Amino acid sequence: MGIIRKTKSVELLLGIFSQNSNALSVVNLVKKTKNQMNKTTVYRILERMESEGVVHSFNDINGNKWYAKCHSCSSDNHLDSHPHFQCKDCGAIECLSVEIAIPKVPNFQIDSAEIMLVGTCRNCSIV
Amino acid sequence: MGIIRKTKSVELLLGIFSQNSNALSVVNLVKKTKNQMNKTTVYRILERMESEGVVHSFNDINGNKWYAKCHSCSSDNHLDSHPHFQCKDCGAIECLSVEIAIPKVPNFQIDSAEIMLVGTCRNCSIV
DNA sequence: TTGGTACTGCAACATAGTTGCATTAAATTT
DNA sequence: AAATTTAATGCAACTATGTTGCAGTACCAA
Repeated sequence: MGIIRKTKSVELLLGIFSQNSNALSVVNLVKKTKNQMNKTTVYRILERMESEGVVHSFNDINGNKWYAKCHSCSSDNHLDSHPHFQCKDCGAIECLSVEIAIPKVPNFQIDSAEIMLVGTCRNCSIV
Repeated sequence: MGIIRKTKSVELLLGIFSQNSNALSVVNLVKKTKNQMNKTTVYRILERMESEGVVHSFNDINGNKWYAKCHSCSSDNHLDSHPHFQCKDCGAIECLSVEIAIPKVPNFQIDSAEIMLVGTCRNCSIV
């Protein structure tokens, strides 16, 4: 497949992701683009981008959905299984390029791990 | 403080937790108790139980809230920082008593980690 | 330039979780 | 054991996030 059509909305979202190294929440993306497109469209484009391996998604500590650029994924193969860091003060999330070994647990067949590290980011710890 | 009053509703919820070693989703608890109490009450009792260190909460891979019994927590001190395992087939979650070292990441002040291991549980892998 | 269809907008819906307020019922005091 | 205090509850209304169906639009290939 592929992001079959390069529509205005798709290019706008791709542009936003290329300008941001941090992860972006869907809520934020819907807000950012509310004059350009409908929220349904945002949700659907993000879905397509994820199935193409352009971005990956995860939930934050409040249960909201976030997306971030993929670095080593394809549509076949989602390889990005890095931890994320969320600042409990400002709520921002970054992808961390750190390997975390998924532990072997007897009697459990573990396929993947969602790891959210929580703390205070650089900006917020200066204050 | 403490769970200041032992009401019927509090005792019912405590009873449910004492019978279940697995984690329980709020949605499930609301369903289970809908003939005995209002969903607002469920949410509020769970909040109180968490602030007392009786249970701890976390979000699953779909962004829904879950609670599980604490084993080594007090109201002062939430010590349970173990990973959780969610079966992607049946959705059930268990607490795992495995230590996972929170990695040190340069330039990040990390306070805690939410770790959700995803796979197939014993029941579902038998099929 | 035209036709097929991927994509979009809209409105309505679904679900999880929250809030304010009047009422009820634990627990404490008298 | 009655009176008092106030934590806890129920209810209704609300907020927020995310989803669905469908009619209309716009991309792209031929």
